[in-house]
Order: sequence, then structure tokens, then C-alpha cells
Amino acid sequence: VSTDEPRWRLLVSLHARVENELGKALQRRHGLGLSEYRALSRLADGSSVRMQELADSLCLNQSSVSRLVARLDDAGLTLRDLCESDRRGIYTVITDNGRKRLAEAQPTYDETLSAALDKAAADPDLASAVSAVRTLS
Amino acid sequence: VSTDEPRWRLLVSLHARVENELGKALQRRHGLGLSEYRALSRLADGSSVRMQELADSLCLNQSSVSRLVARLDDAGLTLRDLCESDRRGIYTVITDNGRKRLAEAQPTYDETLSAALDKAAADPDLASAVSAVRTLS
DNA sequence: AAAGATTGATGGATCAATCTTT
DNA sequence: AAAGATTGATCCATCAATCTTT
Repeated sequence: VSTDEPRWRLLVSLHARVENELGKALQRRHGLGLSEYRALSRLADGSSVRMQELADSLCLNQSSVSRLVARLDDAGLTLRDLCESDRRGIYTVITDNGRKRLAEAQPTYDETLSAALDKAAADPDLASAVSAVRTLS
Repeated sequence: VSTDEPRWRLLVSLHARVENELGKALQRRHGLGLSEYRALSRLADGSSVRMQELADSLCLNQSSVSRLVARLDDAGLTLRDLCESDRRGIYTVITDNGRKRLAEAQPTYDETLSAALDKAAADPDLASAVSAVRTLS
């Protein structure tokens, strides 16, 4: 029986390299962590988002998101908003400042991503994985 | 200009879900972290491996690998071996015990991986990413 | 009891600084 | 000085436990 292991290994390797570069570029040039950037990005296109929704979007658990949003709140990039209809829930809303930071960081993200994929594509081991990603639906 | 972002997002999501399941299964059933498993796996098929080589294989930095190997050493799964020709270098060698733990964990890894990919393939958003991985070179 | 969220304790990865050998 | 490796401090994610609301 053949396993998925060798192919998965390629993907993990590609993921690590690219995410590493993305994280460093965002941190260095904008003082934003990768999860923070992605949270802002998610918040920017759904009006208001619940903690649990954000967790699903980012593939983090409740606890991680709670702390992530606390960091964003402290930085003034988001606000917590009580949910009237179900007072267990809490909405997180992006602030103007948050949108501004996101807009500043977005070109860095996109350019770093493309450059990192280009670089990976130059590695013979990873070239096929890169083109598989780039031809996704 | 089109960006790689939407496709990369799919891949990140797939990666997070699958790695999560792999990590939990290994931890719960074998008391091994994902990086520990992969380090053993790498060590099992190159006779002896230097710290820096291991770092490259695992996409971790020197510091992380140093601590990772310290954990494996403490658990008796590897040994450190001085490098005669260049005494800056240190070889890590897998022990019999390490091979045994690896052999025990391997079926869990492979089965969990395939099951996680199957599960992801059932999600319409991720189906195409799963088949892209599975048809890699 | 179950769902949504937060908090204390812990694990693992990283950075910056350090040490040894080349 | 540069390369290989280790160590202290810090960051981020997770687990388990807790609190509130349904």
C-alpha cells in the first residue's frame, strides 16, 4: 500500500519555508505576527466576527484567539463588541487604525509570498509542489 | 496582477488541520511530538547526522534542534557523538530504543495522515488542495 | 448540561548572545 | 572572522480549568 507520506513531506517543507519568510517580513517591516495579519485580513471583510468564527478561519483554538485578539485590542487594531442577541458571544471589530495597518502590510505579504514561492520553485525538490499550489482551482 | 494569496490560504488551512491531527495522534498514542517523530525518521535513514543537517531537514533553526535533540537524548532515543574530523560538529545517532519507538509510531503517522487527508478532501474548499498534494511527482 | 469565551500553567520555536573550534 | 552548537529570555499556541450565558 502506498502512503501519502513522501508527498506530505514536500508540502510541509514548502509550508515551513514560505511561512517563515512571511512571518519575518511582517514582523520586521510592520511589527505584525502572521496570525495577527491574517486575523485583521479576516476581520476586514466580514463586518463583525465572533471569536469562534475567527478561530475556525485561522485554524486556531478558542484560547489562542482570545489571546490573539487581546494583543490586537491592546494595539488598538480591534475592538471587542458585546453581542446583544446572545450574550455569550463577543464580536471583534477592526478599527480604522487596524484597517490602516492591514493596508500597509498587504503589499508586503503578497510580494513576500510570491517571492518565497519563486525561490522555492528554484529548488528541484519543491518545484512540483509550488506549481501544484499555483494551479489550484 | 493576480496574487498567490487565495491559493496559499487553502494550503495553509490544509496544513494546519492535518498537522494538528498528526501531532495529537503521536502525542496521545506514543508520547512523541511531531518534530521528534520527524527527527527520528530522518535519523533512521542517514547513519549519523549533524545538528545543522537535521535543522535543514526539519526546517528548524539551530537553537530549536539543539533543544529537540536534548529532549530525544533525555528520553534515550538518540545519542550525541563527537565528530573527529571537525570538532566543532556533533553527530546525533539514533539508538535501538529510538528505532523501536519510531517503528511503533510509524503506522500511527501514516494512517492518521491518510485519514486526515481523506477528511479534508470531504470539505469542498479543500478537496482540490488534497488532490493536488496526492498527485505530486 | 452545553456553548462561548477567558485565564493559569506548560511546551515548543525563535532571537540574541555566547562558547568552542576552525 | 566564520561555522557549529548551546543557553537565557521571550513569544505564541495549546491544555485544562473556570466563568457566564443559554
